[in-house]
Amino acid sequence: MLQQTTVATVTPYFNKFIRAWPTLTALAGADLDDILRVWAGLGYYRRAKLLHEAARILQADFKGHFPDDEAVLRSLPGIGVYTAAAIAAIAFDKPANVVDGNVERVMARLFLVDEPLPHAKKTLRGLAATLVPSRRPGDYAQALMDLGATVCTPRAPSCSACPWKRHCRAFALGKEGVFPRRRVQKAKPIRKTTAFVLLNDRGDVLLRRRPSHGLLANMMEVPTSPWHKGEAFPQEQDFACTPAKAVWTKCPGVVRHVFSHFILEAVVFKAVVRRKHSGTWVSLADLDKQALPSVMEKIIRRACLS
DNA sequence: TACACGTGGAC
DNA sequence: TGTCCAAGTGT
Repeated sequence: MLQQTTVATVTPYFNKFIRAWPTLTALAGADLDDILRVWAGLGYYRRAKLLHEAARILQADFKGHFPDDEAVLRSLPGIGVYTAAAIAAIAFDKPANVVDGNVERVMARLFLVDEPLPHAKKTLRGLAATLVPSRRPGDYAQALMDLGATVCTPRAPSCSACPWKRHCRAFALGKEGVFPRRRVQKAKPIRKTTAFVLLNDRGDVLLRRRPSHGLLANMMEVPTSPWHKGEAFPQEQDFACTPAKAVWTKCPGVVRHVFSHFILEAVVFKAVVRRKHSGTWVSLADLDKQALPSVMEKIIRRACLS
């Protein structure tokens, strides 16, 4: 859960998740959709699928026990270089080189690494490796990440409180604010779509399941037109995508949602039908129990508030 | 190697 | 409103 996600964001999801599946056996036996319902809103949904697959493999091939070897851990789905090292260090107290974004920043400042990220990752990893202790490596790994998260912060680091201030080359030069250097990232393209929120007189909304690969895989959505790259909208052919013949009313404004690599702008249309169409109808009161990504919740909210 | 893959908080 | 970026991984 913590991959590319802050502790503050993860905490409530973790608590709900661990209550639902307290053991590896429970998780291995769960349905993916139930896992996605709890994961909904957290993002990077493939993590949930890979975690589920890892649980099943651990159950089937490892007698329900995590291996303590990094290379073996690395073979499990969703466990990459960082997570394998973190498990080895924190769970098994092995001297693994645990390098996350925090550690990269600490090393870049400590050793004054001028090379920009992400190219500098290999260099920073090598520098971090020189500091891994043989004594209490698990505590060291967590202390180093916490140092980055709470003291050696991206902006306005608390250098005066830093236990490493006398060793930090960036601090010595008063340049802690400019490290780590980063390559400028390119602007996100804008995609546009028309979304159709179909409601019925019982307070239900029509949803459908997204494909099992790609963006928001296996999650639920309201029907939308294909997501165009930049053309004006709504386009006439978008209305070939309506889920039912009905009187469609345009909701005011545009729903704008920022994904990791593009921005989506959705014009929302709504309609209310009386008769029951086929399809998956979900009570608006139960939307928080669905595998509904944030962007779709935002679109439905726009329709209901207009 | 570079890109796909979500979301929200801080400033 | 825009930018950064967070306990990264898979392809």
